[in-house]
Amino acid sequence: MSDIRVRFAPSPTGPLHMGGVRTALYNFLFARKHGGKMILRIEDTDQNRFVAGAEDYIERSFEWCGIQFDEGVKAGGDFGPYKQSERSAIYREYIGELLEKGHAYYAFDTPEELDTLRNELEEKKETFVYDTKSRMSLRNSLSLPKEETEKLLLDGTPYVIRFKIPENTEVSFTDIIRGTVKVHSSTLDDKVLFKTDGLPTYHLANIVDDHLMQISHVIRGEEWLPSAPLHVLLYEAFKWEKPQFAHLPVILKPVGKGKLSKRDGDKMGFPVFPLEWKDPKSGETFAGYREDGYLPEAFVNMLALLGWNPGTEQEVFPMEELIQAFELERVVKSGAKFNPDKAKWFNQQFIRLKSDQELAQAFDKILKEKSIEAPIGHTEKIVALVKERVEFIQDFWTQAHFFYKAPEEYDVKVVKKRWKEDTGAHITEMIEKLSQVDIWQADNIKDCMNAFIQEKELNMGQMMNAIRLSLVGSSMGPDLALIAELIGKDECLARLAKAVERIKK
RNA sequence: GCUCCGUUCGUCUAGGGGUUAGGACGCCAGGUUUUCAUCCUGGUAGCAGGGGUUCAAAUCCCCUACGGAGUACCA
Repeated sequence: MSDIRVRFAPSPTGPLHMGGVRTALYNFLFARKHGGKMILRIEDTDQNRFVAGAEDYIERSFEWCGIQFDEGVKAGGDFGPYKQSERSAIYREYIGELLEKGHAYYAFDTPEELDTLRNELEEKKETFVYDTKSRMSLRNSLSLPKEETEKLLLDGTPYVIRFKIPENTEVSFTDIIRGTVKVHSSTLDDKVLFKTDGLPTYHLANIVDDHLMQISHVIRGEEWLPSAPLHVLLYEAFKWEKPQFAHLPVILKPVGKGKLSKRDGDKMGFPVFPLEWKDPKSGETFAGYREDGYLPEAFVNMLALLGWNPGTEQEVFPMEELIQAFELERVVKSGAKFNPDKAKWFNQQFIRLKSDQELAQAFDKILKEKSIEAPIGHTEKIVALVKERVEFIQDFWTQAHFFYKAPEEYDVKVVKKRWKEDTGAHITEMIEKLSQVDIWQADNIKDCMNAFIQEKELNMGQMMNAIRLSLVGSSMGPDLALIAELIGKDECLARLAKAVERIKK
């Protein structure tokens, strides 16, 4: 293979959703694995759909995911500009070439005219297609006398330029994921290549740029599969070597029908976007994986395995291993229903892989938001104790809040089950014993408690849970003696006393 | 409607002529634990249907059904 060059080419019409991130990820993995280049090209040829902030959002999302670009608007490179709106002159030149060679033609039909035609045929349950069969009855440079076309052009009549689909040919190409795809040219229509506004449509801009930027592999979503034959024909019309194609399967909704869409997340309680997105027009906010407490590595890993597998039983892959293992040939053909539960599981896996230092840093941010200042070393110890019970970063609070704040309420169910008539009295005695522990350290605390329970011939579970209730407020959390050690002697005794006072039978 | 693509446990998937059809998530049960969670062990559940080809089909071919994508002067 010659030089591998791939590209991800979003249009800045809104936030990038996880399907787009996956497409970019597969491009990235493929490029990195083969020592190729990854290019970010902004396809902003539709001025009407431009959304402020979208481009920036895209860049920030990739930064968070750890997907880097070798060339692009920000990264620079020798094949720029990387924004299509800055390449108009280039497209004009190439559409001229197509016109000259007779592969494209001017069409003067107005959008209104075409709409009328579409509606008329729809009533007859037929579909209007601008193609080899209908084009001679429409108003274009193929059907009109030469002089009339020239006059219309001279008069400045608005026009579009359409591709002239060749008649009666078999178009076929090889897709790395799907194998040979064949389509007959008679089923293709004369797509608009150049719009009235003087800008190209996706089809033209895409082919010209991929050629000029020397893209070797076009890895994109399945939604492009139906227009791939047109693209192949375009390459042939230009007599350019075409890249290799790989069309990725779509990501489907977890339940119900259809592909995953913007609003599914809020409806079903999971994010669809990498980062939180606030729509500048409606003011609506869409949840992001980052804000929901996902680690980028987990998000990326989950996405990678949604439609691809390494053929081994390994599931947890840091980015480097993903790069090593990735193969386009092992991408599955069918659409994958997204499973939010599995996403959580991946997050849990990566949280365990993180060091206590890193986790403590992340947790410290949450603590600060709650106006809690704690020495980071202390937080590290706490994080180490509870990290195996945590799925998301914010779970650290639900799992460890009692290290920072005394319980304000006691779980009624636990009170009922574990706090008997004589419990208060026993706890009071226990406070006395514990106050005699000199070196406030888990082992000593545990010995003290055990000795007391044995001496009094009390029920172990009953007593321990009553103490836990006093310190934590419910029946959860790690080893009791460790909790006692970390909250400190005074606080521990105070909480026990407070419980005796507040829980009355 | 038309064109293209697809279909293995509920979900993500392995397997591509001879397999007890494997793994993971979820769910259930048991064990560990002073509690909860983790963890460990086990269980649950699948080749869309029908025709071929073959000694033999989840695997190859055809049809049907179902699902998905596309069908814009959007990408």
